[in-house]
Amino acid sequence: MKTELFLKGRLRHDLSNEEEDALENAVVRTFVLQGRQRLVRRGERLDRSHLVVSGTMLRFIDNRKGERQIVGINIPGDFVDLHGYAMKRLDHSIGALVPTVLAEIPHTAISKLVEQYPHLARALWFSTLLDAAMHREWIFRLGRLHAEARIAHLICELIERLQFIGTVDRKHLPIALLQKDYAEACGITPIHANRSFKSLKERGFILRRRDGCLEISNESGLRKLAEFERAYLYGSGELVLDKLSEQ
Amino acid sequence: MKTELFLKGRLRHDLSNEEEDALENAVVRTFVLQGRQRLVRRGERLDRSHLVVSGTMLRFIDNRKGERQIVGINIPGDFVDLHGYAMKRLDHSIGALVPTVLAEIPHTAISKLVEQYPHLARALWFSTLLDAAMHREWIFRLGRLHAEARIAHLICELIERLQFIGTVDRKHLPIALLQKDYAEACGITPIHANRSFKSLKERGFILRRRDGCLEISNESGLRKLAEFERAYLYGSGELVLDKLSEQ
DNA sequence: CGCTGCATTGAAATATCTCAATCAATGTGG
DNA sequence: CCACATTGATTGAGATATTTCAATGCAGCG
Repeated sequence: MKTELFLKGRLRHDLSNEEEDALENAVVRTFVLQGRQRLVRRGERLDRSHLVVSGTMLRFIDNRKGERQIVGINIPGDFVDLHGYAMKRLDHSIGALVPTVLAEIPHTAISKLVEQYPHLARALWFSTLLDAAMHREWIFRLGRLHAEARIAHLICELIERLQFIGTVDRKHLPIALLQKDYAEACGITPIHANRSFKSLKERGFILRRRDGCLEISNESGLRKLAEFERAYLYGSGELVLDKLSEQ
Repeated sequence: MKTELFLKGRLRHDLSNEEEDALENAVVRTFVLQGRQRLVRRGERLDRSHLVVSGTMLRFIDNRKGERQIVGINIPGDFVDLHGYAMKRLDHSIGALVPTVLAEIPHTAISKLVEQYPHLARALWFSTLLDAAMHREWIFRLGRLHAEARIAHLICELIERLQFIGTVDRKHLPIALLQKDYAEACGITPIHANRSFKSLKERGFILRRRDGCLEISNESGLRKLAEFERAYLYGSGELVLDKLSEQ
């Protein structure tokens, strides 16, 4: 049941059993990518896409000086490079944060799925649209929040997304991001990330453990600080896929 | 030929005549949205999507204090809210920069198109993936560039995109963005945008005219400053849609 | 003429970065 | 078990970028 999480995390659509099986059968293998290893480099050609089974993937763009901007984080259930199916080359690099299990699906197989199961095709489209919605919220975060709030916002998003796939108790964020990673995702220096974490800790919002995971002591405080509104994740009953447009 | 530009700007795919006609026929009306008028408000429900025929649209998210973060800019040929087809409500607001002509396509019509023309469906998907790729580059811009370079980067992107649809001579950017708009797109204050423009002018890169349009005197200088790499726009032969995955 | 909306400027306050150093935990080889 | 290297976290202090506040300029317009 490698794709089980995909159902939970990304498809606000319900898939039929047949569709689930078809998706499952499209997986040609699963493999482990070690922590901090790269899956794809910006500009590389792709003939397959990958579903995260367990672990965490980072998507990023490097600048001239080798500084890195993280543009997305993928958790179990996410397709990490589904857009590579329609685009010849990727515009960003992808790597594993920790040892991560990936399910590989060749693009030829996706083509068949898309042809045979229009409803599944729409679900895949929807999944990439979710990515775009998250990207937009990241733009907001970087453009309108100060360092501390940016970190808080990212934390809120990750809690929320983990909640969708049932992996978290909202008091504990089990993703081992370094302060450097937070810095690269939030457009600040690691040193400033450190000071922001210190402040978040002093305010009693979170506690960062040595392994990188977080204890969340005041989620509503975090949300307020970050002006976090979960709607963009389209997770509740409110903002789901429009059934009307299916027929 | 309202959709003509869509072919140029967004579809790196070639559409058949039949597909073009079908798309054309899906347009139920065109109308003008006055400058600074809103088309959709964040959270609103949608049962139609809109293609920009002429003019410019801004997509944005407001924060609590009413400050605005622009998350995307749409020019002629762009679908401005195609993702609304698959998502019930929009996660951001959309408004016109200047008086803008929009072609309206009901979601029911899109459903029919998608059912009848799988190839066109893929083209539409591709179009939304292009949005996502641009979003990622915006994240990079906000996260890794300083104010002046952010503005330069945005200018480079707009020149490039206008070039695709054949509307520009690369010496002139005919989009009447206020300094405030640049500020809202680049995550800085209008005052700082003003100072950044002053510096760009003093360096001999651009000249901002009173109507908001720009004269570009040194595009390669701008590109270098902004670390601009056009590949993410998937405009050249290099990074186009993967024909392989079509069959 | 006196609005109005944007652009421009100056000066002080704040946020963030840079550089340089120290610390704490962990792992390694002897 | 110790000495040492490594990695990430932490701190301080000065430099730089950006914001804030307050004011002025400037063009179009009724």
